Amino acid sequence: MKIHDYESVFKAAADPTRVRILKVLEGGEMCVCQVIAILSLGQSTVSKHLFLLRAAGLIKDRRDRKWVHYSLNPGSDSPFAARMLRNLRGWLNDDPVIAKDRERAAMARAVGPLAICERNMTLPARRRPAAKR
Amino acid sequence: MKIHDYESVFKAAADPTRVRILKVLEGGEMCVCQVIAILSLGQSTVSKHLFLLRAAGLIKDRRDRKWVHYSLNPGSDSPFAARMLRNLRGWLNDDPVIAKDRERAAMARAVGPLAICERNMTLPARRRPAAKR
DNA sequence: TTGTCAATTCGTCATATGACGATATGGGGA
DNA sequence: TCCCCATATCGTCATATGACGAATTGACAA
Repeated sequence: MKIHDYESVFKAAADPTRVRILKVLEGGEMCVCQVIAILSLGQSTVSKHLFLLRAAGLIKDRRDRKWVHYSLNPGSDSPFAARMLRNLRGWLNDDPVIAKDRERAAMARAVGPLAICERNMTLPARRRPAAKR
Repeated sequence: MKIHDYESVFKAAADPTRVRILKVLEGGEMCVCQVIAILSLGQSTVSKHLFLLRAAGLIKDRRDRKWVHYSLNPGSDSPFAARMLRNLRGWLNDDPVIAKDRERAAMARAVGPLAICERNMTLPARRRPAAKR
C-alpha cells in the first residue's frame, strides 16, 4: 500500500480547491459551513473535497453539537501526509487567491459558524461594513 | 503564476506512471526507448508523460544522435520541482513496483538504447537468459 | 418519537486525464 | 538531396474528476 498512500496524498494535494482548504485550515480548525462560505462553492462539493482530504489523512474531523469541524492532521498515520502538511506551511503564502481566502477566513472566524449558517453559508459583505450606513 | 506552478508539479508527480519514470531516472539519464521498454507502455503514452514532467520542470532532455535522453532536473526553475525531486529520493524505495522497475532499468542500461530499439522497444527476457537453451 | 438542520451521499452532467494506434516531424546518414 | 527511424503530436476512446441540485443521514431539541 506504499504507492497507493503516496498517490492519495499527492492527488488530494494537487487540486487547487483542496490546497485552498488546507491553507485555510492552517489558521486553525473550521466548521464545514465556514469553509463553504469562504470558498463560495456548493455544500456537496466542499463536503466531497473534505472527504478526500480526510481519506488521504491530511485532515481530521471533530463533531460539536450540530457542526463538524475540520482541522489539519499533522500526526497522520500517513507519513506522506505529515510531510505534505509541513511543507505546505511554507508554500503559497504570497499567492493572491490564498491571501484572499485568508481574509475571508478571518471574517468567518470572527462571525462564527452560527451566523454563517443563518446566512445560508455566506459571509457578510466583503469589507468590514462601515458600522452604519 | 505561483499556484499554477505548484499545481503542475504536484499533478505531474501525483500520477503513478510518472512517479515510476521519476524513480527510474534517479538512476541516471535514460533514452525514451529505454523508458518505453521498462514501463511496457505505448510509445505515444510515454512521450506524453515525459512532456508533462518536462513542462512541470521535473526533468530535462538532451539530444544525442537520433535519441533523446531524459534526466532529473534538480536545478529546475520551479522551486516546487526541486523540492519534489529531493523529497522523492527518500520515498517509495521499498515499493515492489518501483523495485521491479529498477531491475528492468538496470537491464535497459546494460543493453543500451540501440539493442532496445532493435527489439522494438522491448527488453530481453526478464531474468538474464541462461546463456543457451 | 418526531422535527430540524448541518453535513453527507446520490445522480447527473461537462470537462480532464490517460491509454492507444495512426500520422507528422526532424535530425543523421547515405 | 532523400530516406530512415526515434520521437512527438494528433484523433479517438474509456474512465476519472469536479461541479451542481436533490435526497438521505444523523445528532440534537422538543
